[in-house]
Amino acid sequence: MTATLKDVAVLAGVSRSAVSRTFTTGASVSDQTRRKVMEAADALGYRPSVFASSLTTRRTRLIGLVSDNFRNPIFLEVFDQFTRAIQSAGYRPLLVNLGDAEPNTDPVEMLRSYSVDGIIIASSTLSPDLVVSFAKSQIPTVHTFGRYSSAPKVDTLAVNNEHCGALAAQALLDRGYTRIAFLGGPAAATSTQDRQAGFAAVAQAVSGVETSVSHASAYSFAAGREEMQRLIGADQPLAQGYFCGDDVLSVGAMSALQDAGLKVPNDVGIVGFNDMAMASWQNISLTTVHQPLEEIIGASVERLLELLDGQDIAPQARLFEGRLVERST
Amino acid sequence: MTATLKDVAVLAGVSRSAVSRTFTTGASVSDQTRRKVMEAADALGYRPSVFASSLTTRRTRLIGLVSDNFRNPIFLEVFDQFTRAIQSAGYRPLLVNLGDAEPNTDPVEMLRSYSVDGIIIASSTLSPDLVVSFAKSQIPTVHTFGRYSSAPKVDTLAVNNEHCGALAAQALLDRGYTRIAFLGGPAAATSTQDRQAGFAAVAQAVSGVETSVSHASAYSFAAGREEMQRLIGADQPLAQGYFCGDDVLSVGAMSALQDAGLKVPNDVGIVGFNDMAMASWQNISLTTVHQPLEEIIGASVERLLELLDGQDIAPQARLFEGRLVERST
DNA sequence: ATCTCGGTTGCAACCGGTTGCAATTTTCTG
DNA sequence: CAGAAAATTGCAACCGGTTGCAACCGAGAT
Repeated sequence: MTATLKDVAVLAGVSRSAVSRTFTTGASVSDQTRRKVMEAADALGYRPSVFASSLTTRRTRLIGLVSDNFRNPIFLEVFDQFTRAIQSAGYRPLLVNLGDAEPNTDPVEMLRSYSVDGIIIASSTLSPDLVVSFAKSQIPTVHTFGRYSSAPKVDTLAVNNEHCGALAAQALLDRGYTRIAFLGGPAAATSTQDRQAGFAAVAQAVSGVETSVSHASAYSFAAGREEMQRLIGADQPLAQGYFCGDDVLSVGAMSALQDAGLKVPNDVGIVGFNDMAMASWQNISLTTVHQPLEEIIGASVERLLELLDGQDIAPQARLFEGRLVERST
Repeated sequence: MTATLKDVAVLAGVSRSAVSRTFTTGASVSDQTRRKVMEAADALGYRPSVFASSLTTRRTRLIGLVSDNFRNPIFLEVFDQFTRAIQSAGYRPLLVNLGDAEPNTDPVEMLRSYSVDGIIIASSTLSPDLVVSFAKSQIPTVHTFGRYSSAPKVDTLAVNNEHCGALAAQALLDRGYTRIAFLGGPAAATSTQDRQAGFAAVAQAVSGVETSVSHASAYSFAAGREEMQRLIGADQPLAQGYFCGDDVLSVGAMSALQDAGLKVPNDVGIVGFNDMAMASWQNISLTTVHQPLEEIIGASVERLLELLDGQDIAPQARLFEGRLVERST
């Protein structure tokens, strides 16, 4: 159907090499043949096939963008920014949704068979085993939102979760609260563990402060609401302020508090995490820890590009600083 | 680097064809050679390259998933469902973010050069010209959320926007309101035009009902809030009930009303559109027109698959029925 | 007029697979 | 057990490009 290099060559009256070279920047072609080739190509609507050329060049300019989080609104921002960054670097994102009922196909193998040049894992909830299996694929891989390690197996970029936890604890303490709590996401998520650690460290450093901890079953509105309902119904009195491990958790918790007739922040204070777009909506106006998403994502793509041409660079981990955004909760 | 078919053939002591055939379902290979091949393949970690084979099979099992909407939370649900549906059909989504500052590369040409088997356009705000240029690409294309036409140029699947508008109008009338209004998205969006038409038709059919119309500049919280603020500040009195062309618009409008000291639904009623996940959050609890997203997306992918093997099927347009979800606004 | 030299060009092999065809082996029939 | 049909196998050509190499070209140097 579609015109091939050969067709163009015939029409232009030149060799196939000549055509190939006109479409390869930096190749040696005279202006004259280039012009002839271009004319023929236009006439036929010719487009070089990326995959045919990838066979010899060994580059598809495809990047596997892997995630298991398609529920949390922050991830729409994540996908938006990743796809833009990838595209403007001249690459294309092959999106892989791991939250799939298709566990029979190994995502790593799948990406290998598509010859992606690189892989970006965008998730803080993925099992480390899976991440390692990506790393072992021989394909340059970057793990965004992964856990920091001084000797990482994979390049990792993330916000400094511990510091963010500390920030949140401090914010609650600054309000004069003496009973504060951490309401995390799934206990298995490394991001939750680290935020909790930072939170606890600050809280325990000041005497006379009681802290408690609980976990929602997922990073979701429903889970946050449920957990807060449980806390409300429990024997223990509520804390004066909660640091929720995610903005949607916060909104869920606030919904439960509201239903119980409790006012935020008068009765209970809430600090969220992420600063998703919705957090700034005036009728939500969530106080939250801002994660420098754009910076993290930009750096992730940049790092992956480095990995793509440089070879055998040792994996490194980078941490970015969050900051508190005070709003009304 | 990675093992190729030839390597496997050598190790297994068979011809390259034999290896190829073991990895092609339905090809004729004896159990014995299949076993030998599999062993060798496992030993070498061999994976057939999709692109090498696509050269002869002319199938990449890649589907271009094109959108320009990476801001509206409903689209996270859209991407989630599309990627799952595409994946479970054995295809892979190549995501194209049109909201890109990279207008130099024609997305159609780009998808051609990646030899995608098919294209899904997921947008109700794309210019018809662009949609047509996709259709002319010779690549099977489906336009989800596009405008219905009795003689479509591209396969189109969407909710029946007119009917949804009618539903919303009826819901407001049923409350006894006599001054109702349509607060649409961008006036240029076909989805808004159709919802408005259906809304107006119902409203005008009953005498003594005043209707008015205005448009937000985008399908976004900020735009909805701004437009509602404008309406509040205008000379005209507010309507008793508003049908907003999108849930995020509704939430924005509600935020403006709340700031003005107006209660929803006591002072002003709101009906949204889409029934995004957030609409059911208890502290939002938006009355809205539910769009059968899963059904539409499932049908879109199914239709594209039909287009992929069947040839020269005439484009058709399909409409799906929305339904009103009464909640608290 | 001859020699050099840098730029341009085509040939042919190769990238990693698939597939029609003919040869070979296996299985089935009578 | 012979003969025929069916299943399996390898050869070689091809898919749409790229690229090393050698041949070629024209212009400037000698």
